[in-house]
Amino acid sequence: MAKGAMTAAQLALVAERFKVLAEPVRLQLLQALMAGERTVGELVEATGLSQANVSKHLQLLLAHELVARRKEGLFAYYSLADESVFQLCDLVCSRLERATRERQRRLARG
Amino acid sequence: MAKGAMTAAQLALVAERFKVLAEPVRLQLLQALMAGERTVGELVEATGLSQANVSKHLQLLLAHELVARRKEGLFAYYSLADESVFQLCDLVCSRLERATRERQRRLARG
DNA sequence: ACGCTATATTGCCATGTAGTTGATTATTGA
DNA sequence: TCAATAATCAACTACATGGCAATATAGCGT
Repeated sequence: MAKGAMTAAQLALVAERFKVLAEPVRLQLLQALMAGERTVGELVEATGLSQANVSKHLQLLLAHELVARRKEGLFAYYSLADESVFQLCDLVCSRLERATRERQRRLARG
Repeated sequence: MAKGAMTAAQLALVAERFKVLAEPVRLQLLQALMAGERTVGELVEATGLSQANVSKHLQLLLAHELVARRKEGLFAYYSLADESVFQLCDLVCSRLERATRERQRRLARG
């Protein structure tokens, strides 16, 4: 990665990737896949979302190569295709936790 | 970070953070601040965006504590308040580059 | 061929938000 | 106090997209 400036095109690509991840439902699906590959039906059951909704989100994740698809008979098995997603989540999560801690500390002091 | 499952609330927070970053203009503003604090006017000039537009995006970044604000006379000086953003961008960027490389290699082979 | 099941797709509606324009609030200097 | 500049706010339009309902597609068994 260039330490200096990213081009507008690069920024657009990065923003696009962030946008894919900026949806709780999609994060939920990715998380559900952490345990291994799952069929659409299993993901529907795991998340409580409608089948059409799950399918649509999976299409988007697939288009961005965040998941992979394997068809077998009637079933479509989805699996993770990009482990880096969880590094991103961890980074955000730990940063949010730190912010919360500091907010509380500030509150405690006055 | 918990290795296991994140709660729905945690996922929502993480998704919200991603959403803030899922806008090229905001990434551009953050990048412009890498060199040091800047006034709104300077950011307007650096980005070519309208002043109102820049100001609105800065408000959002400020609300999410990605930037800090210092008022001095007529000017409002904005600066970075969360360096982790660039770690996120770097992760995404390197992942995208790798994907592009692999795509090209696949294309070359057939 | 037919029905049955799993998945995908399409059309629609509601919501969210980026961007513009115009008004409004500070702050400085004359 | 008045004018000029910097920044924010408010109202609006245009567009993208999440979710639902209904329909379509595809593979299996009979």
